[in-house]
Amino acid sequence: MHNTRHDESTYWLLLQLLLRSKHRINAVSEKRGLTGMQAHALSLLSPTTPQAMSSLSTHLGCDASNVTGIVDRLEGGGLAERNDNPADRRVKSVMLTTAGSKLREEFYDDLNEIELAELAGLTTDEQAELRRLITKVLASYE
Amino acid sequence: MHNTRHDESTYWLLLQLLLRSKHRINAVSEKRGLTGMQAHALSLLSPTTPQAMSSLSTHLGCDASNVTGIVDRLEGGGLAERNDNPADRRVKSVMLTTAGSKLREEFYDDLNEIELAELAGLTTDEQAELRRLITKVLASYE
DNA sequence: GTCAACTATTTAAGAATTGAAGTATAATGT
DNA sequence: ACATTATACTTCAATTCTTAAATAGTTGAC
Repeated sequence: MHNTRHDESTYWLLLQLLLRSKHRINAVSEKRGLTGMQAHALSLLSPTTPQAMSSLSTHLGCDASNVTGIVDRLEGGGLAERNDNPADRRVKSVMLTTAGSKLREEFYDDLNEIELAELAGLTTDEQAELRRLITKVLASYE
Repeated sequence: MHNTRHDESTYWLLLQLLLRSKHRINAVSEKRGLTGMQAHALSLLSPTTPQAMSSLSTHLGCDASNVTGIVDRLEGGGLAERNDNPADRRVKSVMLTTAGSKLREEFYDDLNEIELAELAGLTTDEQAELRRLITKVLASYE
């Protein structure tokens, strides 16, 4: 079998896009002193709404034991902090620090810059249509 | 800053889609006994056209020293093989074995199954439009 | 022939990943 | 009330991915 059979598949195209984007995202993360996973975790955390480790684990799509180390490193860098949850003392509530919140903004700004460059080939209408289609796909996930 | 500022960004939506896809792809890889990176390498290799380690490194977007280990493990699993390149004895030529080629087909079949399930929310026309837009974005990369 | 550039590998260190085991806490059933 | 079960998180061990730096072998240009 050759790739030609897959070249016209929607999923195959998405895969290509994913693989290429991965490098760009990792580059942006690295620029800010984060690994890709740390950046992903950072993007999921809030400076105001505490989040349980288990919730983070679900959204990151990895094992709970994994999150321990990731949050350890964010906390080590002063970007996040763990607090006890008085309502359930098994739970650790994670939140962004001021520094973490600031870094998250910068990270988003970097991504926006990339967006401008990489989606420049699409017209405004095409970008709107792309957003509509992606939103529809995302909605059907669950 | 809250996510609301980003929620309407095309790049942000794309990022969400890609992050979710990552888990599915990893799940498919794992089902076939591969890591994500091994599956990626497998998808880049050919059963007929030999490829230099350095070429693989470029397409995988990682360090050359990294590829050594990845190909080691593929070779250990009987999926790929290294051969000397008579034209340039510095170069190792990597190719898929029969088993590797077979596994690659199965991997693609799995991805196709996922596509059917996850893009089911879109009409045929919408899928065609999505393919067109992604192709256009990919083309503008370079 | 010498020197610089290239190809692949090795090594060392950090990070991500999973599974299994362990601790503390909460919820449930009787 | 108490024992059992389930949940939330951590720790540990093993594997993989990652980069940087050092190495060995090969090539090509001068």
